[in-house]
Amino acid sequence: MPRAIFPAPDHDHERCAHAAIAHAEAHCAARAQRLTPIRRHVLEALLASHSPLGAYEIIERLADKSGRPAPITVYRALEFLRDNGLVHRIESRNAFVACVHNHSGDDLVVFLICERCGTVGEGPAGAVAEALKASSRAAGFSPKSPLIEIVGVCSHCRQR
Amino acid sequence: MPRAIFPAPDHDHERCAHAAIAHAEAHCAARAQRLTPIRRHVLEALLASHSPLGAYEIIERLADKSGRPAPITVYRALEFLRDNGLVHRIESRNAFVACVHNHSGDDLVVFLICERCGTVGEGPAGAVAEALKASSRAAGFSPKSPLIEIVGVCSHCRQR
DNA sequence: GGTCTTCTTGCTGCAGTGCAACATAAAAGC
DNA sequence: GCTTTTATGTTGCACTGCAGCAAGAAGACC
Repeated sequence: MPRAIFPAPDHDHERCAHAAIAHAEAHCAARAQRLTPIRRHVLEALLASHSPLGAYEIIERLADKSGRPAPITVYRALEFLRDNGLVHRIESRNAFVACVHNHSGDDLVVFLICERCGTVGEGPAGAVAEALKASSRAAGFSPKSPLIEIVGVCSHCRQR
Repeated sequence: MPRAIFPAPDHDHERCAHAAIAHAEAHCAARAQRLTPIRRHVLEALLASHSPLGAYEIIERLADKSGRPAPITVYRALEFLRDNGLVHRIESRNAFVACVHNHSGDDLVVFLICERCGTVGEGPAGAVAEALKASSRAAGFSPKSPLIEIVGVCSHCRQR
């Protein structure tokens, strides 16, 4: 697992979010997928922070823009974004975060969830993934999509 | 991760379940905790298989015994059982499984979820856990309770 | 342009999840 | 017995997530 998984609270988030949007546009264009206004709005809402948002929180934040969307609308947008690897679901919280790492779809990702500030860091877990796959295969199990979520305290919160 | 994580479909489940109940009784007695009828019923419902059950499925299965319990009743029993390490929650499914490994509370556990038969295998993940902790600490993160759930195909289902 | 197909969104409704707040009953401690 | 703690029952509600159908928008093709 590499260095700067965890976004510093004072990082240039403006740029960070714009880069993610740009990446999403490019990604969708390349696949002939449509990044419609609703989908973009949902992604933007998630990109407003690195904390996971519940579906109904997203609805809340979109309520201003173009009228309050129905839950199903947001869920469909989320489904699209997840299918395209632009958004991840944090299972242990029933919530979603924007992906800012443009990793390839199949990579195992580890989510580090700070219990204080709520920020979610995301990083590849190469060695861990391999160990995990190897040992689960040893148990006769064919792993498909490992899910790893760790709750703890991030470096920035610990310094206080 | 060790050998027989995954319960064979033809294992002596009767004995398996009884052992778990006996362990639960001993465990509660040792801690002066009360394994009340409701709690026991919930545990028994979960022990009826190695597949996770949703809270409302549990309600369904308890409906006969002593009248249909209210959701909150089941949730409270589940909370008790989880606090005592007798039941685990499968986050990715919003469901619960009985623990049959009487491991100590803090051990990292890996859940192997078979997408065909639904059985959940559970095993300690010593090496993986250490790798995970080490590398997340390297990212400045103080991990508390890693959660690992892997969907795949179990050895018994693959043989078909 | 017109038509057809496909994709997206809107709408209604509903089942499952999870718990707060308060009232009551049961067990444990003295 | 009485008090305190602990467990259960009841009501109610907010959140999660999606099915099924209808309407609209975008692309493809002639």
